[in-house]
Amino acid sequence: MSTAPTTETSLDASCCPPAEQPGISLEDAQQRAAVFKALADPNRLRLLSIVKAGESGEACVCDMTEPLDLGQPTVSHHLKILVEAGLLNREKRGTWAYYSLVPGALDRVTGLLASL
Amino acid sequence: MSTAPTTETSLDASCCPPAEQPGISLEDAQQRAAVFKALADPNRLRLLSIVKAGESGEACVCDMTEPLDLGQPTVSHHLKILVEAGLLNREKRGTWAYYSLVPGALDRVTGLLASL
DNA sequence: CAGCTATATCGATCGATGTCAATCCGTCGG
DNA sequence: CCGACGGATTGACATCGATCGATATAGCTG
Repeated sequence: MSTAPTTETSLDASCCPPAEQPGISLEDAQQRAAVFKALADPNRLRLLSIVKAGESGEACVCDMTEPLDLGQPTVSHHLKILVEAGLLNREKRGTWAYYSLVPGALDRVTGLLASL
Repeated sequence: MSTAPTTETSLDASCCPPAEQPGISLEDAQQRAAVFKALADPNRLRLLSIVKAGESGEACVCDMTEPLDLGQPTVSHHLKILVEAGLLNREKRGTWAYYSLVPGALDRVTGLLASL
């Protein structure tokens, strides 16, 4: 609206519940969005699926390049994103790198949705 | 690996379960990723949050531009994406457009995660 | 040690996406 | 009928992100 002060730089840190912004905060939203960004790619979803279906719940990079039909650097890049999002664990054994689901990570994502 | 036939153009449509690809299919992954793409933006998450917290579970555009500090066209654009993702309903009453959560939509997203 | 293999990192390219300004459409009030 | 207002659409622009080729690093093996 025209009457709304566009520069509302929180002049009120004193008495009453200030402004009562509806919904979640911007910071909160940014953190949650970061997780969904990691999930917002078909190949990353397939990576998660492959890891989840793997032998002992883990899989190495070489097992994932072929089914996805992607180059090895690309797969490595996607896996890094999933690790940084807190969804996958990375464990290096010898020459190979094994990735596994972080326990409870997907349930935590569910919580992000439910608490909107 | 080096011994894998890189051009595996499905020569087997006859007898046995062919190739047994691990994880979900590419098509399935693309559909799921489309939903997560809609969720992968902080402002869209805030929109969902505002709608959910609204009076009778709905909110109109003019109620959302200010808390998000975004232009009206941008908000309209984000809302359209959420509607196309099947997360929001749009109902126009007179001059105003009211948006509401599609019942069970978030639970369906949870299902997308659980069935990976 | 030399060479090979499995991954990770870097740099570049190109399409996807968030944002805004300008404009258009529909509805309401005079 | 016309001006004002809510909202959607369009076009432009800047940034982000997925992908690849080339290269670097680390561990195994002869």
